[in-house]
Amino acid sequence: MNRGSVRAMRDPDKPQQIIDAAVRVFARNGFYNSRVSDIAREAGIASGTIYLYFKTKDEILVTLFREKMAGFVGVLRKEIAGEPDPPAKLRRLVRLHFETLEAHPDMAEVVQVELRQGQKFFRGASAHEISAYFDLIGSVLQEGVEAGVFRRDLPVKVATKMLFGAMDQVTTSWVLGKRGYRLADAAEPVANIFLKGVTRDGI
Amino acid sequence: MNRGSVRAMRDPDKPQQIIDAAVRVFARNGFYNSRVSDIAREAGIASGTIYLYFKTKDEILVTLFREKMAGFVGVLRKEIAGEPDPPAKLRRLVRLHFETLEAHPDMAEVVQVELRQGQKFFRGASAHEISAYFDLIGSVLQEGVEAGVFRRDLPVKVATKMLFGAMDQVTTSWVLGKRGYRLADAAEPVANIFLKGVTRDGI
Amino acid sequence: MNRGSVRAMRDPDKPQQIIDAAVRVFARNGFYNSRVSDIAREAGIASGTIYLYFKTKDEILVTLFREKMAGFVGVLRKEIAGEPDPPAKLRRLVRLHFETLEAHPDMAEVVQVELRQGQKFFRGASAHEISAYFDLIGSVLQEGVEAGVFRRDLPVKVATKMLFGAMDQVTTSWVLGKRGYRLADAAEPVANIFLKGVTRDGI
Amino acid sequence: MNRGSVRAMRDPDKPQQIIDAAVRVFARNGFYNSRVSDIAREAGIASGTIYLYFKTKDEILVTLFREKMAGFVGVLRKEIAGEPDPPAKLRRLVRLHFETLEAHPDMAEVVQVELRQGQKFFRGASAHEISAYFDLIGSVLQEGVEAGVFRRDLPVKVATKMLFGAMDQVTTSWVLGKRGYRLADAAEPVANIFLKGVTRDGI
DNA sequence: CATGAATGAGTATTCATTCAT
DNA sequence: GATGAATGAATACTCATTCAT
Repeated sequence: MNRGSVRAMRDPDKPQQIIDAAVRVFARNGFYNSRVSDIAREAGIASGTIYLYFKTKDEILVTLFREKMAGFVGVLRKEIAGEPDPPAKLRRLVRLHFETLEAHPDMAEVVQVELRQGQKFFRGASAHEISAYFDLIGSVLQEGVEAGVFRRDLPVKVATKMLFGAMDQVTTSWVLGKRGYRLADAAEPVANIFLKGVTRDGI
Repeated sequence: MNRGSVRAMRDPDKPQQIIDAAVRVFARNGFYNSRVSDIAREAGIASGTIYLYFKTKDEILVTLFREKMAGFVGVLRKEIAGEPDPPAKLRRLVRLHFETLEAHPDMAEVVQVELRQGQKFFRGASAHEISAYFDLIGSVLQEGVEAGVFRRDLPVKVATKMLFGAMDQVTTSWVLGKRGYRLADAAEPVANIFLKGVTRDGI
Repeated sequence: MNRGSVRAMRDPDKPQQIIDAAVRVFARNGFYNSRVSDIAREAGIASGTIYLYFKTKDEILVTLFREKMAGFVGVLRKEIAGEPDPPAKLRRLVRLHFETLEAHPDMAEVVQVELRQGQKFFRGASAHEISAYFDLIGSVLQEGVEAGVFRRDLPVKVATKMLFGAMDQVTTSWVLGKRGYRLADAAEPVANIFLKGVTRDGI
Repeated sequence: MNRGSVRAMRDPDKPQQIIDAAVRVFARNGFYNSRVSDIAREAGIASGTIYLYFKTKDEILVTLFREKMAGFVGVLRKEIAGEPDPPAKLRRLVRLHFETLEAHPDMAEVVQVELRQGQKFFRGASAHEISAYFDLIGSVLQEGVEAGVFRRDLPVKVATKMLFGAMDQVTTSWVLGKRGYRLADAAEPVANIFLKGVTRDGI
């Protein structure tokens, strides 16, 4: 009698399997050049089955991004909480950003290259998850400003975008360069330059 | 000015008209959600006419990007040459980057959002134009290192990517935020933070 | 029974239904003036379904021809085997040729008129099936020569082409003449003239 | 004379140039796989010029066929008139048929393979020219019957089609076999077999 | 729930034909 | 007349989505 809003989802692993398959397929071919049937084959299920869990192909990408991004930001937030001061937090954040994407190159491909698929995704659906990451960075910067360790007049919003953009581009180059070196090695230089850029003079 | 695939070209303005129309259409709908007939209508010509000047729809985007990017980098290169020292060059470059994209918001839409459409563009066709921009930034940084104004041990490549990514992200946010403020206003803060980050201590 | 390009084939009747529909459509409009959607409508299926069973429109025609021709030659071969001597075999072959095409006028239209569509078919794909028919006729003639019933110096290859051409043209005229008489009635005169032409003097 | 309402035809050679170019182009690619622009290029004129002389692409083919066929039949008619008796006329006709097509292989390609392009041509437009050839053959056969040299009960119509079909197929095989031998060598065997087949017993 | 055959809307590209020069 | 750039109708093929089994 009770079916709630869930139509049917006997197997709670299926959606995850589908998303994981989709990450791999999108990383290989891009979103617009991937077929739903490709994802199904990669997941080892029938293509019709996908539609028991996702309403459209777009929804797969949006869900995928939300989930991955939420998990990513969640981990970062928890990890940097243990750091003693804003600079340390930022260093840890940068390092984790690179380490995580290096450990999950498929994910990096998708985030870096594919999630730019036009307004459809950056605007709208995934805006919330992106801004959560921006908020995380921004709050650390703000904390540093208030603690007097970062420039008092630091334009926090701009600086936030700068750091995100800097990490993003370093990762993109790494992805496009076929990952021929250790991405994590970029963590220290990136953190150094950025921190030097935002730190209050005299410190 | 290489246009190998063109069979005939009585009207030398047509390709430009088509590209300009394509910029507007792609900015509105994205590449994959734009039809060739949309571009034709925007350009005020028949869709078949497009194929007198471009072999495929893809070629329109690639050509568009190459042309715009080459012009962009060319202007930047010339402008910053007149500046006295690397920091001034960098400030000018950042300012021009933002001013140019602010003056051509359709172009910004395309460059920021649409041209990231997967491997097709960053890899392959447009790689050369992108790297020309990276080379320009990198050469200024290198010059500054050699002049002793930037950190002697500055990792130039990483710093190059950081600056590009920072500007890119600030622009993207501006585009996605529906351009509700002056992008050029971001030039000074971005330049300040970055320059502070790379400048040799004690200067 | 080779159908390499088929991805799925739950319904083993579909390809046959499609071919049968194609015969009717091609007979009406010709190959180049028939749309794939016409075939689909005639077969009572969606046009996309055709592509589950055939890779291209061309493949439909080639498959159609191969199948029909192979069946045709197979029947002829079996039937004439029961005849006592080469002349009787030839008479039977001529009669069956006409009777079969008269019973399947759509097929006759396609074979006589459409399958001549240039190099694509006579050369290439269907060459093997055509030559099987030529081989059948040629072997009967050769047998007759060796049995002394046909001219010792009979140019078998030329005679083979002549008989095929003669039957073919009689059938074509019948098809183009909108089939206003019994094609099978032509069997005896054709066989008589040809046999008289190849039979050894003094018999 | 074939364009009653001649709008303008300053250059009376143009139509012929176009037809000659069309023969070569159709022979190479087939009618449906030839572009009007191909014919124009082959003729060394602009494609628009073709439409000053022909209303449609189809009309080129129809005109081409009519002209070539009329010339062909005209020559045959004149040549065989000089022969003393029906068998000699037939031998001469067969020989000329093969010699002419061997001397004009492009024409042979077109007539043999391309003019079968469906009902459009055999029915309708070119029917008259074809039947002129049939009439020529038929009249010789009829003459022979009346002269008592051919079988008194010879089914002239069927025999006519048989001879045409036989010559046609021998030529087709030669064309498809890439013309690796002398077509004219087939004249004597073909004439021998056919004449033996239709000649009155006892002669 | 799962399947995958069937559906049919959607689109890049071609090319016969036109017409301004 | 001649040109050939421009036109836009026409169509094979793809693939997200559905639904009978």
